[in-house]
Amino acid sequence: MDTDARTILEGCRLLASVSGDQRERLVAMAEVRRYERGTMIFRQGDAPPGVFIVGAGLVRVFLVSPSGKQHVLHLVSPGLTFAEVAAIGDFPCPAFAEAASDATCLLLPERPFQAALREDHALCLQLLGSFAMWVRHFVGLVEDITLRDAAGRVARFLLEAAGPDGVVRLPSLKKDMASRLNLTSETLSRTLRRLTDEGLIGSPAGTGAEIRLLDRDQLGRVSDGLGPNL
Amino acid sequence: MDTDARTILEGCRLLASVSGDQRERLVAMAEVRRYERGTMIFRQGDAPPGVFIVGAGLVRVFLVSPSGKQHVLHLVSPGLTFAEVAAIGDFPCPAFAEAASDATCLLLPERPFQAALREDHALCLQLLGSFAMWVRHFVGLVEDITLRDAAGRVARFLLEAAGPDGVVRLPSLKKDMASRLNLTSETLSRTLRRLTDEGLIGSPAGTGAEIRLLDRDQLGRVSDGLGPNL
DNA sequence: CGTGTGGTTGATAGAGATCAACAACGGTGG
DNA sequence: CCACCGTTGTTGATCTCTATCAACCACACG
Repeated sequence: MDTDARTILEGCRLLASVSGDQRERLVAMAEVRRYERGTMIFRQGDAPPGVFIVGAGLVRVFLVSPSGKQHVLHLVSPGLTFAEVAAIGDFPCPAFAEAASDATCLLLPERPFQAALREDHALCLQLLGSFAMWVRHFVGLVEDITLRDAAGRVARFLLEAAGPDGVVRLPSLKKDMASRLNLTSETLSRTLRRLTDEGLIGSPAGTGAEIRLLDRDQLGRVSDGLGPNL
Repeated sequence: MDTDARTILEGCRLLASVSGDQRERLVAMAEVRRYERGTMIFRQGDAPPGVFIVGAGLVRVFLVSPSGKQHVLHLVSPGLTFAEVAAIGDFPCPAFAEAASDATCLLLPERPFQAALREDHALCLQLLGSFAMWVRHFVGLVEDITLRDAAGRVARFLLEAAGPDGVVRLPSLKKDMASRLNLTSETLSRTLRRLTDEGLIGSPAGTGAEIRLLDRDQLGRVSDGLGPNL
């Protein structure tokens, strides 16, 4: 049963190394929350609610410009967390979060979580490591957006997202993938088509949501802006 | 004397709350380093050297694309730190760092620093807070680059960088400011000119490196993409 | 079946990059 | 004092990538 607080907590990498007593403490403070697809979980500027852990489903974390344009920062899948940053820094949510599909989350409310943090050194260290990963993730994001053109971004994304079998299974809609790469869905579509025509990628027959990498070397060159098609 | 390890350490906000004994420990492990303007401090991909604290001068942290283009992530001024992320996450440096002017830095080498971290809960908490700020900073950066046009980015930057007197003193060259905003120096120049022509900003006579904000409301509107000139 | 959502393709337009010339300095050395 | 140079910043002309607008297809679902 994936809706049990303990089960969700145990599936969370961020808190994997939290020990017996301390874990019970987290279980005790946790609240299970369910969201229907499309429900807004929190808005930019909201008071920090605490740490969310996704148990099932998919959560879209995104920014919105004054003119209404969205930019997806992250698609959070089960076992991962969101809103930790605001919870720990104790400042307003820097982004929006909504359920991209029906989702079950665990919320560790801010106050008791911070109390636990103050007393649990292991938890603190663990979080520190995860924050370092976050910062690295963002550096990668900035690097992508500022230094690469559309083809480069798509190529890099595919190389990173591919399993060892060389197949990328999209976690969500192409629309979201495009937004994450700071492209419109139209240019993403065109770019994938060009990569397909060049023979660098292919779609296993019938599967719309899968992409097979056919030439990683070439893709690597494209991601470095050295490809044949720029 | 700003080259003394203790003095630099005391001027560092990140470590402000570190107490007597623990501070001595940091002082003991610290190495003072001097860099001439233009010297590379570390490169992307290098093993994590540890935590750097700027004592004097200015350090440019930047990314480089395969084609040689640079993007400035951060200009680090005295009292601030860099490379903490790699040091704590224990992964290769995600960016380059070079001395933008002659600079004196303090290095807390990775190993002893991590040891201190494992034993000092207060230090850990402090770092956690500062990491949260880092992540927020990056969210802001992504927000800027993806959701705003050139004028919007410049306007927001000016509003954030201005002192209470409404004057922005550029810490470095316009070139760096442009790169930080993901613009070429040419478009930055043009954008500033347009803002000047509209009467939103002005340069106090004779001062090339200062910008005075004349109409914050209007600048705010421009930063939200609602300005008169888009 | 209509209707809606997601995705593809085509035509056009616009923001900003790029290329190029030049002005304003500040040093350096004769 | 002035000629020379390197750096920084400004301005102009052009080009290119990507967004935008619009039509259309495929598929799912009531």
